[in-house]
Amino acid sequence: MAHPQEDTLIARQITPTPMRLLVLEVLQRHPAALSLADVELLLGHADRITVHRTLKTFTEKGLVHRIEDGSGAVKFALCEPGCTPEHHQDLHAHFFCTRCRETSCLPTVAVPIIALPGAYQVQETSLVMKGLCENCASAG
Amino acid sequence: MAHPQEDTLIARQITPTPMRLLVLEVLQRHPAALSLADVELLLGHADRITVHRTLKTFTEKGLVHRIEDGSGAVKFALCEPGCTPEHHQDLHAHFFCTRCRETSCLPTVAVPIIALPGAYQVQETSLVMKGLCENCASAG
DNA sequence: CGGACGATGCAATGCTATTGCATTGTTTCA
DNA sequence: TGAAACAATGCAATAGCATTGCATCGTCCG
Repeated sequence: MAHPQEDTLIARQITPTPMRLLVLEVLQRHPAALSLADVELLLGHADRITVHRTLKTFTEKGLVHRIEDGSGAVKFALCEPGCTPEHHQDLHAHFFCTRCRETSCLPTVAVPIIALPGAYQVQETSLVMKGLCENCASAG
Repeated sequence: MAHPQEDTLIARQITPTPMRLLVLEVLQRHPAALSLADVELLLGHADRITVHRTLKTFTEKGLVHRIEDGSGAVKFALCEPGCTPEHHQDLHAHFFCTRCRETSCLPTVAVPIIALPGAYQVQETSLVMKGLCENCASAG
């Protein structure tokens, strides 16, 4: 098969299209989480709205997850194979570098499971750390 | 003294003004974290920009802290007495209710201190949980 | 062939945050 | 007292991201 990514999409019940394959490729190629504008740029000059809807579809199908890192723009990163839209496996923390403004996944840092008092019903927990990433910290 | 809030402002090196006293009062009266629009509404019809700058000043002086709960709008809540702009004491988690869209502080839930591998330098950690708050959970 | 459906792309809009600039109000000092 | 100096306020305008409406295109299927 020319495009191994097709299987990835089909496995998530996402109809493969050229656009979607391109977006998926970009996400796979970049370790850091990407914003809508990032993807748009990396794709050359794809239509912003189409990319937006592509990422929305990916999110709804459990292929990527949204990260709100406080930079103002939502970032997206690929999920692990076992994730579903409702239940994300291996919920990990994220790191936002205040210098280069890159957001990276910290797969080794699990989000703690915290019991809340009373009738609270927790659906999702996000743990975002801010500071200097390895590159920027060593660059001074 | 007619306005006990004045002392609070002065202790933070914030010049007391009627506007600032009003904003402080609103923040003190409401347990949940408030967005800019919330404060604007609760104040009657104060100028949005002035409220924005008031909250910015409060944040810089360590009187309130910003909470990015993923709702799209930044929320603000009062700090504990010991907080400074650089070092917030008692860093606690926050809870965002997906039903009533209210964000509340969880003073009893401390943000875990996590050691990161390599050269990472952590400046700030935020822990936001989403789900149903006590009101909405019991309301079905 | 032709309808149905999904994907795409342009245009337009909404919402939040933010800056510029003029005005007001208050403090300070001669 | 009066005027300069400074901070706070408020209106207007702008920027940036997200989102919706609608028309078009392409493909799948009867």
